[in-house]
Amino acid sequence: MYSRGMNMDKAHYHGGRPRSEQARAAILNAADDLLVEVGYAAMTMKGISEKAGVSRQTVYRWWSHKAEILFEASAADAEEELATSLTGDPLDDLAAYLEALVRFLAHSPAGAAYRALLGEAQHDSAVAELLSAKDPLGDSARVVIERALGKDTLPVPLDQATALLIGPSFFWILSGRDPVQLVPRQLAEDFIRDLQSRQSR
Amino acid sequence: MYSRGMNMDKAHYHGGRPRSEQARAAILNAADDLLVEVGYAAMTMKGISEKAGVSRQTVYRWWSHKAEILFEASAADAEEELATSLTGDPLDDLAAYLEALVRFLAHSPAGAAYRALLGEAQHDSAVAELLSAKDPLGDSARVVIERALGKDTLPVPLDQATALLIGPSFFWILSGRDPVQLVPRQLAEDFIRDLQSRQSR
DNA sequence: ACACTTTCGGCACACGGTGACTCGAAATCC
DNA sequence: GGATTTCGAGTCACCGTGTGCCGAAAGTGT
Repeated sequence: MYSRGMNMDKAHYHGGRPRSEQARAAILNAADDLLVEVGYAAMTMKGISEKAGVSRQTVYRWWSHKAEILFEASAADAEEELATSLTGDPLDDLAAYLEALVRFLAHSPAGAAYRALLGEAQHDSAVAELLSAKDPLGDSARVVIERALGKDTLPVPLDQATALLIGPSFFWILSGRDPVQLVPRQLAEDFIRDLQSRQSR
Repeated sequence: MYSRGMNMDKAHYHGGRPRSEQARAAILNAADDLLVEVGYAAMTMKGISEKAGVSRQTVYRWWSHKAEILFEASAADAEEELATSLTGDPLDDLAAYLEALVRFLAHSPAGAAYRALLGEAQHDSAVAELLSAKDPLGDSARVVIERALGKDTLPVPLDQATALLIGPSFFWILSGRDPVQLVPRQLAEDFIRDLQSRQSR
């Protein structure tokens, strides 16, 4: 996640003061905190550097946008919150995943970060590339579907299957509707049925 | 769409210079043009006023954010592009609607405006209220489902049905995937099957 | 021990957008 | 004609951005 024209090739690296892990962690934490305290819109590079007790230059040296910082800061949390335990029963697994997904998108700070980033991606190609390089939602859904149903028996490209599974909940929350009204188990049933019906054609 | 503390109550309105329709149209057009020319991020209130040949104060008098301007400027286009003709066959109708939806979201300037606004809504409550007050996607989908399937026979609240129909395509495009790979007719079939299967329970 | 390289914090700067203010002129109703 | 409201134009303080420069710190290799 080195945004500037960093050169970490061993061939050209000739020592120098090592990067301060303390400063790095402070910046990431400050970004995380600021997101929940003042929201994404009011978040600034200046504010992050001040909250982290770090020079603004130090921030710009490693990240060029606040989106990059937030992406790195929330990536680990996102991955963890969207990880699922496999019970063996596909329906249970998928329903559990959808529940975790809704919780993530609607209530988790990391989810708020993801929504903010995906929002920016709609009108900032740099952020769009960031997300397309590593999309926590798509990745987690892929894993769950593979493990729950087996990757070889899918009648549809895996990516399209993820859209079928995630789509409804995704739209529901992104469009600002009340997540309580979602029924993950019902949606998981629909998903399985769709795949089965597509298989027999 | 009077953002400032406008007072249009007849009881308090005592004449005055009428609002210039020319200035209003010029501002809305300028916003539309700027969106496709420089993108949402580079769009500014200053730029809009200059392009419209209008004082910046005149812009601020009627709209407080660029989101409000863009919302008003693209609302008509969005409604028109998402309107569908009814053929009588539910599957045809829904498939045609999904095709129009994908075209709107992925290729239309009004769709770009909508994505930008929905993005802003993820971290700006003012924009979120704007969209929840009148959501072109939700509204158009509601109409199509009602006309194609009849509003009384739905086994699911209408809002949730719209999420089932729209969701997959919505996620696909918002997450930056290639719209060509979407198969509207297939998705329409899935949707109808889901509703039928839910009904028989 | 020494030179070299890179990061660090702190300060300063130009640039551009924001949102509010003032002013005089124009347009409409009573 | 008086009251009211919008219009264009200009001005202003404020803030975030991104860059540049400085000296100090903390590592590398010889």
